[in-house]
Amino acid sequence: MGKPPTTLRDIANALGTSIGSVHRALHDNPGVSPETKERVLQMARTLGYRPNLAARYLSSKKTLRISVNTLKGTTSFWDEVRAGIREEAASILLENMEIEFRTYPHLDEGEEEAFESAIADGVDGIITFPSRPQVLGPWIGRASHAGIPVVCVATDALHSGRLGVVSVDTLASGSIAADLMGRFLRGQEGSIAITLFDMAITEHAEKCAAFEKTLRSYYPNLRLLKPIEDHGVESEAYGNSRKVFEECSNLAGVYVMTEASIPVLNAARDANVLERLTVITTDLFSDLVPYIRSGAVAATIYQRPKAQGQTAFRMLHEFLAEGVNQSHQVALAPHLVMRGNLDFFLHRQSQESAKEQVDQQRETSHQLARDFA
Amino acid sequence: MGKPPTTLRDIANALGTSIGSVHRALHDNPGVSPETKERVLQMARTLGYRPNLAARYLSSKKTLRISVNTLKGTTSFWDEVRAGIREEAASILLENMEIEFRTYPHLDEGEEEAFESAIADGVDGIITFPSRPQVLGPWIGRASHAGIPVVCVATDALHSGRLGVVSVDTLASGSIAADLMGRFLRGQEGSIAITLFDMAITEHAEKCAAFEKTLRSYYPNLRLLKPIEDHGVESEAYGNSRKVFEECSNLAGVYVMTEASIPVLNAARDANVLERLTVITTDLFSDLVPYIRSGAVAATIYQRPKAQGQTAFRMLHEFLAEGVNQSHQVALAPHLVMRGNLDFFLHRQSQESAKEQVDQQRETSHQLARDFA
DNA sequence: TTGAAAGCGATACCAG
DNA sequence: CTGGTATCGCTTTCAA
Repeated sequence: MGKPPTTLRDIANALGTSIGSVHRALHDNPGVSPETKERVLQMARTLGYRPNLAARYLSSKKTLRISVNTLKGTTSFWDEVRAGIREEAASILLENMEIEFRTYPHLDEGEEEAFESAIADGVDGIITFPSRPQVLGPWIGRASHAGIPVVCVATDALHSGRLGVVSVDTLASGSIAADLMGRFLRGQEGSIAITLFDMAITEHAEKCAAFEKTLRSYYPNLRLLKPIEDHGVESEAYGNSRKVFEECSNLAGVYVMTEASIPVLNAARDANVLERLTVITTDLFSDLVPYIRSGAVAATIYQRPKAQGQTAFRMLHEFLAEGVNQSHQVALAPHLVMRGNLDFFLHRQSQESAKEQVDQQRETSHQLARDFA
Repeated sequence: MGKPPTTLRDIANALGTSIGSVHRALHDNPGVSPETKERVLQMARTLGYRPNLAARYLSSKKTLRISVNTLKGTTSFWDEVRAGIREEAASILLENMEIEFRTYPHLDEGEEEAFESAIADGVDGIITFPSRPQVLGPWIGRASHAGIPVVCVATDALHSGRLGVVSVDTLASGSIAADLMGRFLRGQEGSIAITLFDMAITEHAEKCAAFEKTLRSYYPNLRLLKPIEDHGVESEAYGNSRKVFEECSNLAGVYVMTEASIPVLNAARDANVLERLTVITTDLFSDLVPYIRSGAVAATIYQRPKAQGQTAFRMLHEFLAEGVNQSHQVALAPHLVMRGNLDFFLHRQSQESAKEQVDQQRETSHQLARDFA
């Protein structure tokens, strides 16, 4: 059935050279004549050589270190991303991965420093959240140039040289939000507001476009207002949305694309329009639960942070282990959370955090055992 | 930082015995005195021994064979499940897995035979779709008893001794369908029909209960009719649903929980009620596309067959490789497909089938190369 | 019942 | 620049 795979020795024999030279040639280590190197590469290709990862890992014993640079966050989003990464790392068979978490407290505090320290520490790969792609872009370029692959989560850093991105699909998110809005309002006329971080964030601009396109195609009775930007500042989210709530008399619905749904909901309540609005939010965290439960928030679009973390880790690991990565750009389909299935997702989240605690306890007990020895 | 992991030699040294005995004890191979066996097991535990899988794979070289027993299917569902399994198998680093697909054409044709032949061939594990749990249950029991782990996909076989199940979460599916139905109908009064395979299928009964619970809690204006059973037969689906369509004058919506949405849609059209019904279906396949596009189907609940396949494979592989499996029971959150995000999912499916073709071509060319050698 | 030793395929080092 | 070889941790076989 299956022919035995080609080994280094096979190549060496076929060429009448030594296994050491073959190895050096394949890894372009110093000390190989360009001629033999060429012959080896050629032969490796014709023989269809693929390294045996088990043997490689067994003999080299070097553990790959990756740095996970993320924001502390105001919601549980980043905790879930990190949990996904941790879980996926644990499920890798060859336990040759070490993860260092570099978590910074604010959008404009410590992001660059964390990146710099990761590079300085000589990690083998980085998973990062480029909160301000323009700022982090050059750093990512520097890392990539130094041979350190970088995977972005949640937000892309275009033209930065990053190995890949994992995020939620913007088309799927924006469109489903619009579809739901349209169906929920069922022919009613009115205006729709949307809030986002900043139109400079590619993902937000794309979601916005998708939302608008779907709304215009299928629900012409609804009119989209100019997007409200919050720049990640709660007071801006509150102030700007409240202004719209008070000025726009025929407002029928709001789609909150950012984390900052609570300030927007507060503004709606304070402006006395919460009752008559159809609200669709983004992501799922404890402060939002009562609003969903009561029906004030009709639905929330869950960006699956844990799945994003898992996927990012797999992507990086695949690249580090095999040198090839399947897909540089992964866009996940979001989940939809409403009153009825809310418990399913909450249950899942709490299960996760319980598992995390067990993991951490296990780590601690390992440590104790170690100190004791 | 990290203490070096415990090896067989460490255990042997600590006990003043040989590495061979330790190995035999750990695998309860014949030829170990119960006494030393006990001591080894004890020491292994206190030292926190975990086998080095790279070394194991490198030296043993035995490839694990698993059988995938599934239905041919009337929609693309099972193709996607198989694709997921294939993809996940390919992404495993240690390429020590061989997959045999046993696909049978009908619900009551070849299911048992496929299972029997898998056992007879001595596979190391089985992934199966127990279309009739009562019938397949004993077979699963037999396999488990013989040390062959079985993972069920899509439908559970309770009390059969199966290692685990992967399916879509029934609570999440049923509830979201009810929530959407309620919101889409927005206060309108009327009856809701649902169609399913058979109340004897646990998953269907659970979905049905979840649907009913959510409907009753939040949308008391809607009344749920007695479920329509189709038993996987298209003519039954058509006939039984048409009868309801003609008899129930205040019917407002239908939730189709099975694959058989087309016959139900045909019946609605023939009974001249399609226009005024809010229809929610299950899964996504090409015949359904025009209905979604036109809005006749308001939403469809996609059970993520590919993700089910991937998860099932991982579960089996984890067990086979490490002997422990994290979670025996995985329930995935379904995806929601509507007009706006339809293209996202279609694009994904077509990408997948394109990738499949490439894979198959590659397999073919390997075969050619092999024959040529 | 037990111990000893030969691999598995790659890495890394040392001698030529 | 190149060839040889010890080594990683485990499985497996052969002696004792």
